[in-house]
Amino acid sequence: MTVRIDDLDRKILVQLQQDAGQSLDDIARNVGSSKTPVWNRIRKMREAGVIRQQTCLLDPEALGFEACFFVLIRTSEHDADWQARFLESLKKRPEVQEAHRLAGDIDYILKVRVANARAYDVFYQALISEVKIHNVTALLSMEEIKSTVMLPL
Amino acid sequence: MTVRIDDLDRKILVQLQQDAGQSLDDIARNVGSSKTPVWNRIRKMREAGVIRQQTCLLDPEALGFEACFFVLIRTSEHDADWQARFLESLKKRPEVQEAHRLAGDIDYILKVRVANARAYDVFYQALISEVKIHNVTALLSMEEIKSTVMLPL
DNA sequence: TATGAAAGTTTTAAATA
DNA sequence: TATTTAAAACTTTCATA
Repeated sequence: MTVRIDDLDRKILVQLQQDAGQSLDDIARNVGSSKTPVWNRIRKMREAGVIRQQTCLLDPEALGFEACFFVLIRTSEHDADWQARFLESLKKRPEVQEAHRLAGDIDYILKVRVANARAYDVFYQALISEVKIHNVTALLSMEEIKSTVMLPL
Repeated sequence: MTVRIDDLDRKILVQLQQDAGQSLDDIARNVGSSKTPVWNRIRKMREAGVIRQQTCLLDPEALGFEACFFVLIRTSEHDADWQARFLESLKKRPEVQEAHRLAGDIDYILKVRVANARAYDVFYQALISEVKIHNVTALLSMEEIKSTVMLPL
């Protein structure tokens, strides 16, 4: 499950994060190596799960997703059964792009991407009807200043 | 700048989000079309900016990024100059994966990915020394329940 | 939209340091 | 053990029907 990542691996990952569409030849040139070693390392890191999905990032606004909310959730329920049902609800809703369980006073944070405020309300009503939640605060994004999935390697 | 996206375009985008590594032939088969129209539509959507970066998603933990914080920021400064400097600070720091300007009581939210709590503190000290910030609350993620970049097409 | 051919890329295997 | 070379299989790209 675990792999040791050396300097060359790291350089390859930087390239793949930046542009997964470039050819092996280009990657090899950019990292100062050649095709086969780069290919073998990529395969190994894929198998080890270091490299997960290869994807295209899309423009949310161009596709009609004009609202993004961060949702802070406090709950009074902390038993295993409640938690399992809550997590299931989140996982099955595609508008929930991120969900984290937190340390401290606020229990969960969600990032929710929807068409507009009305669509958020539909999501919110559905969520609270499914599981009991003590307190919810929704923070509406006015402007996406920065958004990247790149890890700072 | 704007494009009309039809049903076939949408299906192609779903495929590209799920797996940008598959061949044109596979995409064409999966969406019930053939190579040439699929290829032309992808090219158009790339040119229009609907399809942005092609990237590989990496496993943060495997690469030593063990801490993720959501940072809620309140400021007392609202003039253009302060804001410009603040945005620059955020954009140039690679550990800031997301930054949004919010409506309401909290002014900004950040998602910050670092090796550990100590690395977060280094980031935090650097940030507050660069720009004046009224109030900061850091929420530490204990568990990433869900994390996707896919839009719910 | 379909076909097909040229150019380019990935993948495997064998040979080499 | 990792890298280079080389060649087969596959993919993309684009002109033409």
